Amino acid sequence: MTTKAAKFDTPTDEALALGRQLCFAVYSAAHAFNRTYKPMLDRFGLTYPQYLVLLALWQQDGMTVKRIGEELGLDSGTLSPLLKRLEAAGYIGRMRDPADERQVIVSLTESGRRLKTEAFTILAQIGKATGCSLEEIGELRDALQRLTRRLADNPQGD
Amino acid sequence: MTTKAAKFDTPTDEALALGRQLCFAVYSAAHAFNRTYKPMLDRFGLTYPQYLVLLALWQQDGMTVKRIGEELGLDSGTLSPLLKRLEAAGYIGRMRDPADERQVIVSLTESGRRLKTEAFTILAQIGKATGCSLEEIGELRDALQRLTRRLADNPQGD
DNA sequence: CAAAATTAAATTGCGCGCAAATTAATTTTG
DNA sequence: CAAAATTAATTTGCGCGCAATTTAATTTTG
Repeated sequence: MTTKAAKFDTPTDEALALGRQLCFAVYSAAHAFNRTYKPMLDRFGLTYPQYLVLLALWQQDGMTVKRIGEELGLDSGTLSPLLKRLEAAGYIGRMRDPADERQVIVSLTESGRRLKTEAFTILAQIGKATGCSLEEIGELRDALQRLTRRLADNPQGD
Repeated sequence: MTTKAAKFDTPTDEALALGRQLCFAVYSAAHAFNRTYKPMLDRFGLTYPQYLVLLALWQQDGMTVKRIGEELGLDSGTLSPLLKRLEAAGYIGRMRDPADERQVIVSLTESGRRLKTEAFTILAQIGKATGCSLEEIGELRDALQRLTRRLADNPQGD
């Protein structure tokens, strides 16, 4: 029906196919994770980014907004309203650092600390949903971390 | 200073560390891609999701909104306003399918088709920014596609 | 020490991303 | 064939995510 030469409209056209793009594979996987987490987090009235903040605080309570932002790669424009919602939900408290009133220190409430127990359950469910062995998960995660680092380091700008 | 047993507050505490989470690695990589694409797409007044729609249309012009949604994993609630903005920018046209007035057919304008040339340049820049070989990119992409499929297939719900 | 510069959060505005409700067209069925 | 069900797209509302601006506190410097 078509000749060999007519397979693609331009010589390298296939290179632009969605299925070939690493960025789209990452984009899709991020959405897939979000959708998998959603029903689990809905129970607790949490969104996925809010859950990430709690993960950070379970490791290290009492961080400033800036520090949390560095951990998650988010700025205060994203975190300020998100933290207010976490506070309204009763999982965290926020207070100005008396030693430097510019900073706001974020701390888990008793309710927020209690939630950590549930996180292990969620973790197990997610692990199961990925269908990956711990080894596979580790390798994929490390590869993505290397990729992220290289993309972030790139000074190419515009 | 600390005993062996006191290394972690609970036996499996380290499992919750952000750096250990595959989901967070994916989340961070998605943001890193977005930030890398942004200056390149800003030239053309495009956002990354808008660029994805164009990628889809360059492969197959004249799709319906629903079909585009299937390609990208997005619903009409996301696509409707996005497509209006692409239309306002002059890259696409939208018209009701005369054979089924429920459907809207999305087509590239001449300006939208012209943009395809630039996409090859962007692709090359991104490839460079990842610092990955074509082989590495392919492997990582395939691993992510398998992961996404398994997450999406999972019926676990709540 | 006071003015200028820097820093941390918060705020504003815009574009996703998704759930839920709405509108309009088509298909099913009774 | 008409009522009911289904389907496609739009709209509404909310929470990110980020750029840009604003506010307030601290640090630098002249």
